[in-house]
Amino acid sequence: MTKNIDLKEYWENKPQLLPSVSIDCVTLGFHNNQLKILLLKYKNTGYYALPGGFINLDEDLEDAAQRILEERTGLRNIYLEQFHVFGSNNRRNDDTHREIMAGCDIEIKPNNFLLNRFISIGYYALIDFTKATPSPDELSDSCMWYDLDKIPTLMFDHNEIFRKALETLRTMLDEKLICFNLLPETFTMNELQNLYETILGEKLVRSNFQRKMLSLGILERIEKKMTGAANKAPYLYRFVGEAY
Amino acid sequence: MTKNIDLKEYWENKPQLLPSVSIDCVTLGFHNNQLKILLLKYKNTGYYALPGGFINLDEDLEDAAQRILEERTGLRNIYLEQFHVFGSNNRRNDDTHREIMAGCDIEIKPNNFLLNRFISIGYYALIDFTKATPSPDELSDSCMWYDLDKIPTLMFDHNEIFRKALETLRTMLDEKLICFNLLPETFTMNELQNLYETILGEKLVRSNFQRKMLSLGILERIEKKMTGAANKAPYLYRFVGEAY
DNA sequence: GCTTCATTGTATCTTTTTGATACAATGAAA
DNA sequence: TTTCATTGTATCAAAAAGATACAATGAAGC
Repeated sequence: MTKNIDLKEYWENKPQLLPSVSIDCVTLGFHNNQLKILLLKYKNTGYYALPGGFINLDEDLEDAAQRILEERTGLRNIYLEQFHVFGSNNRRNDDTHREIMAGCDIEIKPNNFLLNRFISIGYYALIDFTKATPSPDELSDSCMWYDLDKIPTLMFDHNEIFRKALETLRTMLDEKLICFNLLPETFTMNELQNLYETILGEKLVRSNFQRKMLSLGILERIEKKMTGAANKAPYLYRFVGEAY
Repeated sequence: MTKNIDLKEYWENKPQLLPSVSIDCVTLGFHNNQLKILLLKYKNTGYYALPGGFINLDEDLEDAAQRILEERTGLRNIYLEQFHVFGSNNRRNDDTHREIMAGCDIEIKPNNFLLNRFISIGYYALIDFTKATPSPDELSDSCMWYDLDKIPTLMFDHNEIFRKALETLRTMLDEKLICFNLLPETFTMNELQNLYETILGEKLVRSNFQRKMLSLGILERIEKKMTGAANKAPYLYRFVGEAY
């Protein structure tokens, strides 16, 4: 159990972290025409949670969020956006923290960093599913993608955090061209439309959607994509607009 | 100097506050067809700042923001919205805090709460100018309205916080009918248009603006307002849409 | 009392955007 | 060669937005 001894040391003498502040990330990907969210499952407890973490005392908030997600996805320079701070007074979860740690054979001492009230800064991340390689942290045994309509009950207020993230994403979809962060380098118009439809939760008219997208002047048409299906092959497109 | 002795006690043994977290409020009002912002000026230092404060250990984040602004405006149930968290690592301002306190004859002891890194949660508040009664806190000698184009240089990153607030307000203006929080109970179409124009920073066509607003079905037409001017009297309107 | 004038409320016309539908082109399977 | 689902584009109608015009109004000036 050398690993657990290291962990023990780490969590018992938690290094210099900014008190009271945590980060939780609603990490979205798009695959098989489905929006997916990245979730952790803690060891031996059955608790599901959003990937999250704390801020080093000498670290920018944004850097912390990037670091936390880099550790879970292997990606750098992720599209990350703050959407809300969750700061209700009842965000104290001593017992849950103890349970989670106990699941890793770690005992939390009375004055531990974790046994305090935390506010959580919510970030949503839009990432290219094909490039991410999810990996669990030391406290969890899985880090996996879940369909948005199959999200299990999450720890603390994490279900609410997800709901708010999706709400913000919906309103932002019209404001900024952010959804291309969810697609691979090249994609078909159909995939793009499916993405819009899943985020907005409504069907769009194909021909009008295509007209609208093409009129924005942000798509470069590449070669055709021979799907092998018994029908006309769609074009591939590349996003050439201003990156977010 | 009994008052300063009280203050001294208060700030030297700062009560139970949530560490690392502060709140700053971009508080906007509308008067004489001008957007105004509420600013504090600290005693004996010349420092201008956004109204702000800390969160009690047993207080919801939202309640703290409401309390902080209630203390400055006398208003309850203010329209308040988070817009961004400012968390760069260089948000440590020991010297400035010492100066401000020194301006009130208070010495900050080495382990004081203030001598740490703080993140700041930015809120913007939209309030009815006619109902607010600005009052400074113990550390400042003025709490006043300033025209948006005459904002002095502010402490720390407060100018940047303001800029970001205005940016958010602009995008939210189309999303939600929030600007009525800035107007008194009744108002003319002209006042409403001026408000939109100042926030958006562009001129709108009067007739089209009126058509648009009336078509939303959120305005109730009251009696006419006799201005005394040598021209047709405008109608007064009342906002009857869904409140935010 | 009549004229003058800036402002207001509304109407009208045009342009642009959006919504709905139709249709020819395509690529592989039958 | 036929068939068929899908794709790209065109077309027509409806709605929204932009631009301009004009009559109504309320007080001031004469």
